[in-house]
Amino acid sequence: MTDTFVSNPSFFKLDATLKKLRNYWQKQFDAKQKDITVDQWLLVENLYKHKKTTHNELARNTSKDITTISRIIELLVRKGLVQREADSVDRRKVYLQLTPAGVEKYKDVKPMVHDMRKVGWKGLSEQDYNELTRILDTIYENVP
Amino acid sequence: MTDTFVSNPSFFKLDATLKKLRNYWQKQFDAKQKDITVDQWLLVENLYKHKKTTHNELARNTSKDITTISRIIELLVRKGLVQREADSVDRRKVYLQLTPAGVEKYKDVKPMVHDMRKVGWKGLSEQDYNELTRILDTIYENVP
DNA sequence: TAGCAACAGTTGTTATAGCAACTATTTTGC
DNA sequence: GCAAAATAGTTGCTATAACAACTGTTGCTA
Repeated sequence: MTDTFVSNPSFFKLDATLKKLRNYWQKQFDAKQKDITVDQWLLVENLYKHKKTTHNELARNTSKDITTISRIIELLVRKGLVQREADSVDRRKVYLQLTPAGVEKYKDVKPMVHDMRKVGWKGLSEQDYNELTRILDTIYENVP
Repeated sequence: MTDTFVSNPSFFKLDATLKKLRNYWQKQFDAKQKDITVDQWLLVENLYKHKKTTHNELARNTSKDITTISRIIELLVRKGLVQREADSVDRRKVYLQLTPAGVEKYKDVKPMVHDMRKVGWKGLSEQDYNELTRILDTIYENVP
């Protein structure tokens, strides 16, 4: 591994690419008046897949801090997209799930997201996807 | 391009990797009491390279919003690492440059950053770096 | 079983991200 | 030349990120 290679700013490139994607997604959401943020969407998507989870699980699944989850969920509850349900056994636990309106929102927004993912991958192959995954996973595992 | 491929959450992976890196860097900075944040560091690094620039240039170079630059610079000025200088011709313009303390900070922190970059790339080759660059650049260009 | 550690979640604080609206200049177009 | 448009930067606002400190609950262990 050469020195020039190490000093190259991949951090910057990751950051720039992610911001570009995030802005694109947000602008499309806004243009279609979906009344949702990118990170709120990520939680809705996750809740749709897992039906019923806790704050902790959501945090693990989305790579977000539990305090961030707490605050985003509060916003989603206020919007009527998510409902809380107390665990009858463990009174510390709160289960989270989409309301019918939340499921509606998911189905409404999902096609846009699919199209936007397509846009990002234009001109890239499935092998490129595998390479990207491999490299990012390696970096992720390397970092303590 | 298959459908499963498109629906795979690369956004999530980018986000997770970047957070892991950012947290690692920040914890190392804190552990060595460098009294600086990751994004503040990125601006210091950029100002070291470019010696004398404006808010606008910094925003372009770092892929940050100009309002964000404005606020980070304010913090760096308060810490005594950056100084502002008015343009004598165009009175709207403000030139930014590192103070001697800012240059010191750069030289103090730089070796850590170099080592941390090395840690992230462990087990990856220069070709991997080129692949990552190519793929991220393609995505970046794809997104409007 | 009393005490305490561990766990689930919330709240306070500081920093970054980005949009809108603002001031103050400079440039453009007629 | 002068009004309008463009440019440089700041400020207000809301959202996300992360740490510390907090409440309340459960589990462990002497």
